[in-house]
Amino acid sequence: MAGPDRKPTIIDVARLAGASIKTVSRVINKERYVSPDMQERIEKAVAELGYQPNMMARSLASERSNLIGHLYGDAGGPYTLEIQVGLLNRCRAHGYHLMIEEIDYRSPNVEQRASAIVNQMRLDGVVLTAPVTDNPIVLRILEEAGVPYVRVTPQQESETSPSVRIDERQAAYTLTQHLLALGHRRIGFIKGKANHTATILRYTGYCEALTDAGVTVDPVLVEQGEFTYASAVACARRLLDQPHRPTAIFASNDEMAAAVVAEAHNRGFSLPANLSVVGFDDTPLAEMMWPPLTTVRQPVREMAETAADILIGLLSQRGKVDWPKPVPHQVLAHTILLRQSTARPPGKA
Amino acid sequence: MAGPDRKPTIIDVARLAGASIKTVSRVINKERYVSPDMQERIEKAVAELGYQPNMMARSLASERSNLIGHLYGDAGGPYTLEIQVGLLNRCRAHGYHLMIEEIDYRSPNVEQRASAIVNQMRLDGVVLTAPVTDNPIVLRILEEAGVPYVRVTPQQESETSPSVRIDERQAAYTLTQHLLALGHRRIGFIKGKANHTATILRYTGYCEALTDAGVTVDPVLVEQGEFTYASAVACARRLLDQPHRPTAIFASNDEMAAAVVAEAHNRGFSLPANLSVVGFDDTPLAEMMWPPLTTVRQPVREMAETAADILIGLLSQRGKVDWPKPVPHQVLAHTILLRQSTARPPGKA
DNA sequence: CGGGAGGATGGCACCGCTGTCATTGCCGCC
DNA sequence: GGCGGCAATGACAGCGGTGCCATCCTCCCG
Repeated sequence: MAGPDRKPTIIDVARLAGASIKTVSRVINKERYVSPDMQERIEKAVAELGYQPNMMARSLASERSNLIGHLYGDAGGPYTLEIQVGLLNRCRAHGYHLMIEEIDYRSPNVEQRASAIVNQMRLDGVVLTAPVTDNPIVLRILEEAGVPYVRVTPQQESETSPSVRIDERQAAYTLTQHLLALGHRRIGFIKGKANHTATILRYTGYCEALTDAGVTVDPVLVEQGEFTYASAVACARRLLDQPHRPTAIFASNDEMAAAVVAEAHNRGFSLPANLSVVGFDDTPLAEMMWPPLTTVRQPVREMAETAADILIGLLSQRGKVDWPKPVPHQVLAHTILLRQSTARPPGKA
Repeated sequence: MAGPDRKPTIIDVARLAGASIKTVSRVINKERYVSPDMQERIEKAVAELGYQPNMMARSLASERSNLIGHLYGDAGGPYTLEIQVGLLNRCRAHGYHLMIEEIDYRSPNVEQRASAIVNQMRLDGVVLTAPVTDNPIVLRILEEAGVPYVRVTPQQESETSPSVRIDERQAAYTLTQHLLALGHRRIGFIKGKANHTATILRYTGYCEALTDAGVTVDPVLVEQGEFTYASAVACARRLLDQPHRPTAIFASNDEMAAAVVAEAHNRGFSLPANLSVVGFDDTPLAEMMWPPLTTVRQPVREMAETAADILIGLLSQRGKVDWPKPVPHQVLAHTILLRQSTARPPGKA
């Protein structure tokens, strides 16, 4: 059973099927104009030889690499992974392969690196996630190279590239409303890393909900975090040290919410009786911590899948229309998950 | 400043530098036998044109793709991501690119898919993580294709492929010893998914520690979990429902430990006073839950880096030695993290 | 019954690079 | 002074496909 030691090429298939190379190529690529019996003969030959087209040769000749790149900044925990799973799902379904590249957006040679990634590998398309979604250098290089790209949760929607996101402002608004409805009036807020889109939108939603409910935003109750556990511990301390402390705390992500919960536990608070806490993102952590965290779920995987679909759709019509306009900007639905970390404030049965 | 719209090729560089294509190729590939001034001229031309070698063409001509694949089964949360980060670090450092492929090891066409991945993309090497590390079909295909691969935490070390792992048995042994040292004698154990290597090794370590300390392994205290939160909730219930219940519980991973903690909280236990809990893996969850979990940290990223190093080392000497023998089997050091989820058993001040 | 449309197939250049081998020039050594 | 040896360079044939165009055949229609 030891076949020929060299991998079969299209030539071998052609010879075996008694057809020309070109016709085999047509069958492989599911092009039209091949008679049924010829097709069958070729398919049989392909199966018999276990022929697998060489992607490298294919790409070289056709200027299409069947490669989609995922560019991201720092490996953002479960989020990044979910994105990849989503992308992978779609890539697989459409015969694309996924290439992942981290890019240090702070480094001075972002340009060089981004260019290397895009140009050397001849990526067909790219999906961008935070924090490179809005990096001007990366975007420029992509534009220059003419590589289509889709951005997941960009800061600003652009006219040249599609995007996918959820309405974070709205989500934060609703979540804050939930706390208000429970009777909370002093609601602390821990912001995320400065300048992140998410930080701004979530904070805006919080402020608007309060204002709309006739509650003034008290700057004393707003802390600046960094999206990390450690940063939030300090914030939680300051918040809980206050004489007239908040009865609820809205942390801009789950990790920071976990820090608040831990700090509260440390002080012997019973949750949620003494303090309500909400997070954002619904990381796996959220339902495994105790008490399970009320939070917002972004359909991250689905967002990635949508991004991939848009990209692949774009690629498939390459050459026909250069770019559909206006480019799509999808807003996916989020879910508010009410779990057990929220309750009426103490004293208000 | 709008250069030529076509990407520069090696020919353009050669022309500009007044050299032959081949010599440019030599410079690009850092081969010997190029005079200093020629080298300089070529490098200048490369810089001036912003020339980037086309990987596809390079691969086609050289039979080397500079592509390393990461094959994994189900997206295993933070673990998989850490692996990728580790691999990425090394790939970047050595000019390789990472291609990630999920492979449904239960599907009937694993063979087809594995073969497609390996043969179509002409991967130079592959890193395997659970649960495909020991899939016979995948391994066979890799062997047949002659693609070097490294396995991270395989069930069985093989003579044909290097591996990287930690001593899980020893880690579980030490962790159990810790509980014993605190004074616990009734120590519950929640096993992982049946047939996983990790499950067996961790359980073995637990048993041996007990036995060595003169404590009999009580089957009533051993539950079969599945590495998931949900599975462990049921186990925890059964364990805690027992009249003579354990004073400590060793869950085979952090996620299951979180379930035990949650169940204990539900029952109003105060942790760790009423019940000690330990996990395994040190997922981000471990330090963010409350109380922070005593667990074992596998240097996952480092393991991935080691795997990549081994692989890249192998690739770089391709053709010289076909395979170093014996192949390396690295065992990396783990860390026992004593946090606040463990204490002396109740009644033993 | 001639001509044209369009399906089916093949020929061949070429994608951008590397491997192999040939060639050149120079140096050292007997 | 002739010659082997080696550094330095180049010529050229592929690697395994695809794009474009030519060709052939069949069928339909005026």
